Amino acid sequence: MTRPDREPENRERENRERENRERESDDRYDAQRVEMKWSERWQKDSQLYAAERDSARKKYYVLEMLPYPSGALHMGHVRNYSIGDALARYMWMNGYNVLHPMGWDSFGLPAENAAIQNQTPPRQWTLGNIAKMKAQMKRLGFAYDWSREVTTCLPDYYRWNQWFFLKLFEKGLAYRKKSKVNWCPQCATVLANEQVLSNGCCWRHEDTLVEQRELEQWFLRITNYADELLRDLDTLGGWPEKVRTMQRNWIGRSEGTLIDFKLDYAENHKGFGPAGSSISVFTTRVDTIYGATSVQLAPEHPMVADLASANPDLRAKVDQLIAEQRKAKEAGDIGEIEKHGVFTGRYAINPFNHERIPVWVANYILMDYGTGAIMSVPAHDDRDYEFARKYNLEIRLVILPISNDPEETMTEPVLPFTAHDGMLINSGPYSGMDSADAIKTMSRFAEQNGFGKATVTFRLKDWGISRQRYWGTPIPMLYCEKDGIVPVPETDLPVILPENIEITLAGGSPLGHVPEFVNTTCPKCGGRARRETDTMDTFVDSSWYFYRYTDAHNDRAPFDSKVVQYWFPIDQYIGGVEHAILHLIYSRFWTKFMRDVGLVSNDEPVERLFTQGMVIKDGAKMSKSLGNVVSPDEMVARYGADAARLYSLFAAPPDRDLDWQDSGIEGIQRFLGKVHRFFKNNPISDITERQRPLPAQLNPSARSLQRKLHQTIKRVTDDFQGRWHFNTCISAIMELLNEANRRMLGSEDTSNPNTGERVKGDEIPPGLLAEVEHTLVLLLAPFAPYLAHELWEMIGETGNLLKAPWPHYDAALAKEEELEIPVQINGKLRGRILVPADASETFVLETALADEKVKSAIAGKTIVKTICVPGKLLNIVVK
RNA sequence: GCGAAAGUGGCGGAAUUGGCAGACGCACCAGACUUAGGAUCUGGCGGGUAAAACCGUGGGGGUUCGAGUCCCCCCUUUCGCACCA
Repeated sequence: MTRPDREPENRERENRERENRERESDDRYDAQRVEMKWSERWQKDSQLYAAERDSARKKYYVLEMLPYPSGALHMGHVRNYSIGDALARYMWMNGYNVLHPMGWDSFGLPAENAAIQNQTPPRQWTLGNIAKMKAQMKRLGFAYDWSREVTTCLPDYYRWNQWFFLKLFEKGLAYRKKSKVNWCPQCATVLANEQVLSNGCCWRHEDTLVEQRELEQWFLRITNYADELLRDLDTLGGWPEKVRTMQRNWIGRSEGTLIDFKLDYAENHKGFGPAGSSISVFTTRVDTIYGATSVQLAPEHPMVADLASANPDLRAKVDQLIAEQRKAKEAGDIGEIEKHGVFTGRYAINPFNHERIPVWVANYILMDYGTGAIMSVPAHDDRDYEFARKYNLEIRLVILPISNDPEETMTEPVLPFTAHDGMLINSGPYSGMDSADAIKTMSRFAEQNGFGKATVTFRLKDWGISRQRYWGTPIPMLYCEKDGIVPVPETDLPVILPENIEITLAGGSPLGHVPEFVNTTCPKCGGRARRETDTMDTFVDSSWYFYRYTDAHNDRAPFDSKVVQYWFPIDQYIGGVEHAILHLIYSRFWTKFMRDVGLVSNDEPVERLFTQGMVIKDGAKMSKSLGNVVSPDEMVARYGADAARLYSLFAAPPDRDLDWQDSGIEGIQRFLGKVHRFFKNNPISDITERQRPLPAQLNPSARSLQRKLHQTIKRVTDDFQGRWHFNTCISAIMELLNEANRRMLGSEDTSNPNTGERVKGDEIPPGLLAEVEHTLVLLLAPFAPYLAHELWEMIGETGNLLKAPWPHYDAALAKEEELEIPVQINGKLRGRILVPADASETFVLETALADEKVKSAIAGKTIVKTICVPGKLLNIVVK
């Protein structure tokens, strides 16, 4: 099979024979056959992708968000995992000890729905789906360390959810309270605020309105960490700014002052709460309090209910306001609600100036922010201004703009004047102070006199984790008639989720209908006790699963802290931006809690976060109703796993949306076939020939190929390490192949390329050809692992490609010897000249001036100036 | 309304720091090979022209020898947030 130094007749005969062989068996690359072959080999080696324990090498933890086992992967998954897999393979080739695990976020409502629909128990349905999707992942060739697989619905995982819950309870971070909760009638369960869409609908049922109900619920005190969660966002330099901003908004920190307005009892009204009670308001602008001309309550403020109970007329009006507010919330345009209000007939006392001001109820005041009550300062707040104009409330100016020009200081501003850098007037002893000083001074005064204090309010609410559903982690709590709320002792964990139970979507928690589960004994008194029948929100499962990967089979603890310390933080986390808030804020909270109880030493779980774009088709998100769903199985069957993966990386940069086009993946399939054909047509087998030839030994054609080779290594490496633009990595590899094909087919022989007379190939020494092919395989390995492995074998390599070192480029070999320099006259392209790469400026200019096109372009004009950018261009300015 | 990202051929997209706009791929056109071509190979492919000139990166201005890239104004799209007191 060695090529050179054959007698011509021999070579011709050989070529003819090869031609015939090719024609008989289809010439095309049989991706299915090759991929199945490697897939089988890879299955046999369970240690292939295993992360090393006690490794001396530098670690790299690359993680893709774990999927919900719905039953089938979609293209978004394929894209997500193709990015992660390329990175994992690249890091292996760069010598890192890589942790690349996968698991299943396998609790949740769809399993219950499926149970009802198909009469299949949730566990069976879920595990069946996992098996299917795992097979898909293996077929796609993703390099996961399956020995660390985490399945959140199995007791060996969820027992640690329960264990964490006990720890949280012990630290006072888990508590029970009755509260208004979001209730989705479709899910028949409570939703976290995060799970209610902005249009007031359920995140799972986008056309089902969420209702409000009063229920006893378990909450986690995430608000204890609100400040730190906000502050540490600044340390997450490897996160997209967009995600950090979203989290900042979500946490919604706001500094201000709480002020109590005492109710005026001079008139001794009944039904206005106990005597002496007051309305607490939150304001960021206590400096404007002398301009407060009313107090406004949210329609659902408890005090309003008291008031209205004695006043049917008011009751009716308040109900109207509640209805308006709810409607606006449901429609998702609470911001555009038409402001309405009603005077309660009562008054409150401004503690600063002891003025008596009316108490109103207004539909734009939200019960779930601040205290559900505000002081209304029409002169200095847009909303208050609008409201006051509408209802003819007094508008009193108390802040003036400060101007650098003393003449202007006292001009009256256009109302409402809301700037923060004003000066107080009409404000008693505070008149003349600037706003910032006044806020401090007045807050202190309020605190000293016991009617208020400086405070910080967050939009972030405590995390309600109770779900009235079956398919989740049982909350390990008991209710004893004598001892009240009693935690399940740690030694009794796990509280096993019973099987074979009837599931309905009505009638509260399904576990409540299982007496064997519910009825138990109190560990304190031995008396009768009931188990908690609610299960945990599935976001609990995903808040710490990535720690479990590091030590997945530990049955004494959720993980070994030492092992975690080696692997954490996660070096690169990859997933959809739709998890920017919920999952990522909960996991950050969980990490901080674990740190505080001494389990981990890192403050944050994720060093670098990457949010990929969506996969769309025909300009729209894939959905069954639009009928534009592309199935990974079908793509793999038609084009192969490599093609599906490569296309999902090639079609767009990974952070942008990807518009799926079937003709595009066909192009990728052709490319893979072309690569394979190149190796088949240009075999290298004699190991001794594999020596990098010196540039001086090469003819221009070979030297040019060698240069392209090293330029390509540089481009692929740079784009991988820097911008993560896999599309340009792949196009660089395509260019290299095109160049190699051109050189091997021979430029003088293009008229008859298919006769087998690839004589020009002789210009390329075997050593260079070997280097080209060797490098091509390495460059391709992270993106198209199947083909890469096949080619690796074809060129006679026996080592493990997965750990083969990533190629290095030689800057000297990559360097151009001659450059084509564009010549501009007055900024317009007028010619090109060929100069040595190290040509001096003078030489470039002289060469340019000798060029015919340039000559004619500047004929009769005077050269005013020349700009020469070395290696880039020459611009001659003439007049 | 606020914030962020984006707008480049028929399409997906290149152009990383202000330096040849359109790499790579798709689609299309022509040719070669062929019993055949949904295989493969070669060539062409922003508009315009006989060829040039010239015109071209959402629109308008500006800075510069030189602008897709920087500055100002405007338009459109996508995403996020939104009476947050």
